[in-house]
Amino acid sequence: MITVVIVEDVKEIREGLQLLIDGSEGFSCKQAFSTAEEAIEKLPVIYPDVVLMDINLPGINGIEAVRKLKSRCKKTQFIMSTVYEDDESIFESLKAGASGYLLKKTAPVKILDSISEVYNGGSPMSSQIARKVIASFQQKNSIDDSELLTLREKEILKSLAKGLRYKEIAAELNIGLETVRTHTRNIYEKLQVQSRTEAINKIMGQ
Amino acid sequence: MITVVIVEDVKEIREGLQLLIDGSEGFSCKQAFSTAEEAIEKLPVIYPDVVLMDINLPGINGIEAVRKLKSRCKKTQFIMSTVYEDDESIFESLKAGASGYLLKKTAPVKILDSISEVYNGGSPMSSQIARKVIASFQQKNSIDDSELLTLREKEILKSLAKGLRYKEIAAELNIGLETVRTHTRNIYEKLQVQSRTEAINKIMGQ
DNA sequence: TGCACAATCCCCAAAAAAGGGGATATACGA
DNA sequence: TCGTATATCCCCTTTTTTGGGGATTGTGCA
Repeated sequence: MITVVIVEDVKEIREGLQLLIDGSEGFSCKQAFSTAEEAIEKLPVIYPDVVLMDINLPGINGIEAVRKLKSRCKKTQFIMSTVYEDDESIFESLKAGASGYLLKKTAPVKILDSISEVYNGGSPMSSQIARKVIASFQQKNSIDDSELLTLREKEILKSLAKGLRYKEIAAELNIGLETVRTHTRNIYEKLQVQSRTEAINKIMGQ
Repeated sequence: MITVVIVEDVKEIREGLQLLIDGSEGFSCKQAFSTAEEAIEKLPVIYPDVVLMDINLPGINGIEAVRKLKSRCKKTQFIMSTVYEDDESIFESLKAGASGYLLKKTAPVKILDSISEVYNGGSPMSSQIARKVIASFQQKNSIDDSELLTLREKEILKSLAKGLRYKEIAAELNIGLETVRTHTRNIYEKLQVQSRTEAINKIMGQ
């Protein structure tokens, strides 16, 4: 039995979804809210398996609601519900903690399928959205890609990023403390920064 | 016309793919390699639109090959080709820079579809893989999730992560330098670390 | 041959960070 | 009301980092 909560401001859609879910084998609609504020307050108590969250809500929107709720309901999966396949807001929703989305025009059977799929560890999405998602996590331009730094400097920077002290780096690489310092100074010079954290942020791509 | 290169060690599959692609309207197979080493050497010269890369290659595997090639062929899209839908290696491929994958048993028409889709900015993938991908980029914003730190401490830690100096943080938050120091000490105490970088690594989740 | 560059080391000094000890005010709950 | 937690500030000290000036060796290229 998958427990579901609906957050949707339009009465007809909200009640339609509720009827669909409660009328289907294996699904139970615990509650339906019409505002994000109400959901934020009461959801942690209900703690359902899946939430169908409308993106365009009056007041706090669905994306913000997910952001606030995901940290308090770690096992709850959020599915965003939207009229248009707006890449940007879907992408933002996923960043905020949603696991999938569905269009409001989706056929009832497909809605139930999506809920099951999300409940079972999947994340149905179009291939365009998928590309945006993977692009965003590939963007960790690794230290190794830098053409600016020499091999040794990259090694040093990796150790700096680990949080090692100069003397620890020196020991690890079997070189003198002063050598570590020289490399560090050259790295800072090349990256135009004044501290370890700035260097890491710059090369890792904030 | 989409230009394609194949990297596949099994002769029959390689030649089959080549025939399929060259025999289809709008596709051109520029070359087919049997090893990653050869591909790594010659691909930057050919610079095709799409590469079909086998994951299980003798010597350097397909994932490593993508890692090395993606930085040099930024506009080339890589599609991984594999026998089993092995979540872990597909996920690793995407991290390395691939844009999609397809199973070897896929029907020829579907293969061409996938190439087109990837060429046109999509990333076809199963919903299970999609979940792993979004999970990996969601866990970036985790400072706020910490139950251990107070609100103020989280603010301070965010500023520390930006690379600001104590005096800059003090100015930003309109508090004294000593207050910043106190918070920092409490943060380090709670996280059981001894430096800024360690704290950032710990809370951001290495 | 000579020059640039990478990697190694050294000295001096100042700035910043980290560790130790405190203090005060406020708010919140047992 | 008392204790606890949070946020604010101050002192002293040591360690670490950063910035400036060097130097030497080897390698590879013009």
